Amino acid sequence: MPELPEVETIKRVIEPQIQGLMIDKVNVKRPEVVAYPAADEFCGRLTGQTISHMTRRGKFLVIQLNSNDRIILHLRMTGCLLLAPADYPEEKHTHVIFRLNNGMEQECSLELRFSDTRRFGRLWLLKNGESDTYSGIEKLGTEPLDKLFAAEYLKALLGKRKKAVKECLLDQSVIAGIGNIYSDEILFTAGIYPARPANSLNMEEWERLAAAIPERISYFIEVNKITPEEYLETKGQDYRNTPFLQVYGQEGKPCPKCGEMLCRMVVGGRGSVYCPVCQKNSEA
DNA sequence: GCGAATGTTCGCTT
DNA sequence: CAAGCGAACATTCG
Repeated sequence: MPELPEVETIKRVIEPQIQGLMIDKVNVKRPEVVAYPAADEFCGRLTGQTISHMTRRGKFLVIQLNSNDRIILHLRMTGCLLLAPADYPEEKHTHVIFRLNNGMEQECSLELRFSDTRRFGRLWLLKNGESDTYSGIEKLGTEPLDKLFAAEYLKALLGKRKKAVKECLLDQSVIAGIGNIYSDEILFTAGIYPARPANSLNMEEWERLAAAIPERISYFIEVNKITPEEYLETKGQDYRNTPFLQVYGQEGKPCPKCGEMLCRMVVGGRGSVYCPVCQKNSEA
């Protein structure tokens, strides 16, 4: 489900509702989704801790605790975070449940639930001051919405790479948070052919790319906006198939700009949709 | 039954 | 040694 815009949406929906709540109990039903430390230590250390706030970095979510311990979460392909009343029906594939004390009786309390069909998602718990050599969050590159993000940055890091520009956009150590959906959307907006070797882009193209990245990412954060009620009703799944996507999943349909039929190809092992007219394979 | 799916990492080959 | 590539992880859906 989750690239940067989706993860940001989850953060914005859930964060205001869990600030200041205490974790009464942690139930790990699938120990393998807790990557560090061992599940029993994970539960034991978290029990009784109070949530300070939640942040996002790339596709990671971070739940900061008052102790300065922090929970790191990555949803990978199908992970989902849902805040629900304790008596709300449990999703299939729910692997970790945090029972939160909201001052109500236990049966009316809230639960923060992590579910994940394919079980690729992972959680980590780092102690106060403990450096995170486990999750990969420390290896992330610039945030697309950071003011440091610019064409010069992209050209400096990617300008000599031979691999496809689309693969470069997916490199989390360069730009944090872009995945297969939004790399296609970004390249369409920038008018760049996905398989173009990065080292063949000229400065004007780096500029178009650097402009399209924050523009598309903020646009999709905006159109993904959802109320907590809607989010719960749709079980955190609904905004996945956004009607606002211009090319991803639209193979064979007309290009929104020129009407030509959109094509699909495989780039770096990932399905990629593009417009053969608006994204010509011209190595300028 | 087969292939592909929003992600990342590992291991083997070049 | 680095880059590149496929496999692996596990499940669902068309």
